[in-house]
Amino acid sequence: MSAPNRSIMWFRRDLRISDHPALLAAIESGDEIVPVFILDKKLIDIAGSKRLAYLGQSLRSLDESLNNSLHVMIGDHIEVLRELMARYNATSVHVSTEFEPYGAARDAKVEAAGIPLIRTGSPYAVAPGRVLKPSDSTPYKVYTPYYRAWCLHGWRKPALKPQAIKTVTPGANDRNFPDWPTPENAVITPAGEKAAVQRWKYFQANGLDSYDEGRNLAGIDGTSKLSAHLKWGEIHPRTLLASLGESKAHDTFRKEIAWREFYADVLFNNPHTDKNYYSAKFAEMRYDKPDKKFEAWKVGETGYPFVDAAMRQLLREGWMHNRTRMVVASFLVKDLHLEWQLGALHFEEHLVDFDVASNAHGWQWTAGSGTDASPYYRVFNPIEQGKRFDENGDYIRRYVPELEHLSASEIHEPWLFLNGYSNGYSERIVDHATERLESLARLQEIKADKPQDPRA
DNA sequence: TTTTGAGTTGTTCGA
DNA sequence: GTCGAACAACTCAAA
Repeated sequence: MSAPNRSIMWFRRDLRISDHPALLAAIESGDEIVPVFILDKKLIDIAGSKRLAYLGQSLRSLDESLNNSLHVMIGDHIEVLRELMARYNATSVHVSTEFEPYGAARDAKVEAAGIPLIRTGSPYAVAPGRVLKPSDSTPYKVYTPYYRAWCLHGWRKPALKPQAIKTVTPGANDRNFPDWPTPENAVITPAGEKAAVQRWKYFQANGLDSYDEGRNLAGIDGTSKLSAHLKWGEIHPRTLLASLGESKAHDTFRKEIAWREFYADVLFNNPHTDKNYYSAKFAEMRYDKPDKKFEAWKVGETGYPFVDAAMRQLLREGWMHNRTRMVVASFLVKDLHLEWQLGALHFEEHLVDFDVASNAHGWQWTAGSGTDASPYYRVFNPIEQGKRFDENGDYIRRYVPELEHLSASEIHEPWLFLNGYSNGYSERIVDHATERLESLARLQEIKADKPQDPRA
């Protein structure tokens, strides 16, 4: 009798067992698999407590699906993998491909150290780098044509859930589940594959068909809220796409999935844009240095109710509504004249769903330095946005108790009312109309030089 | 090679 | 309150 043939399944951003091509490949390649997650010190250091708490829960959930066989290891990737390969006499390491700068570089380093990775699948329906212009085989820089080509390219059907997963039994030292508590006063969404599927079903029944309008209303549960599940790979976008039809609402949701893929593609093709301006001339613009106003933004004390509600939602839930992400980003960049990276870093610390591509390029879109040729005049008005997308003020009241006593017609502009500040709400740190003009003026300064008028 | 039309999510102003 | 026009110039995609 020969020794069992074992393969390692290295989980990273794919914490599920359904529709998991790499897991299926690992199962097919051997008699037993060694499921492992390696706690990455570098990622732990930059992740805030809410994302870590979520990850801890997600690992527990994955472990349950794997009959308590998940190896949760601390240490250097290369050393951990080498040790496991030697101990279990494993010949291969299976992974889902990672494309963003950090993950791709880490994997390359592992391979350079002599550990070959067998890559199957990725966190995307269409892997970054695959969608190219037919005319010259270069990547798209504009979303809409990318979207058309992405649809045309198509994607696989969801893979089946494995019938049975035979795993090795981990040793006592292999079960280093982190003890990351949910911080006090924080309420984060339940993690794990089961929760992801549950949420997807709930959204299909209650939000998807009204997604067109519902997704913009901050006060209601009108978005999919699948971002954290997608980030950790508890559900795959393929699974979502497979259930979508051709209605307008479904198409809008499909486009949101495509945005995630587009930004992953853009970052893959421009790896420096995780921290640097996609449009280089924006690096030349005049910006202010972070000061007390930046601190007020972070804690939700800008004096603009819609902005403050959103910033406090982020601190409490590790999540922010898509509409308000744009509003607070616009406020940081165009009202406070700070560089987008400062805001992106704050998001990186607090978002449970933090994704480097979506985050960096979402910020760059608002800043005007991203792929979209942003009209220079696109400056969000924090008051008007609040009135439009939180008409009766429910969202604001939920996160800003100082404004609870104000009516729908008062809550967006407390400074206009005698009792607006009676519960200790902050005064506005800047005047929006003034800063809007200032922002437009600074943008004007980096415009390409016009040709000289020969008559001048 | 040249030309043409278009580019996620907005705001303000004046009729 | 509602509505349409104006708000730059530039780059990209495709014909």
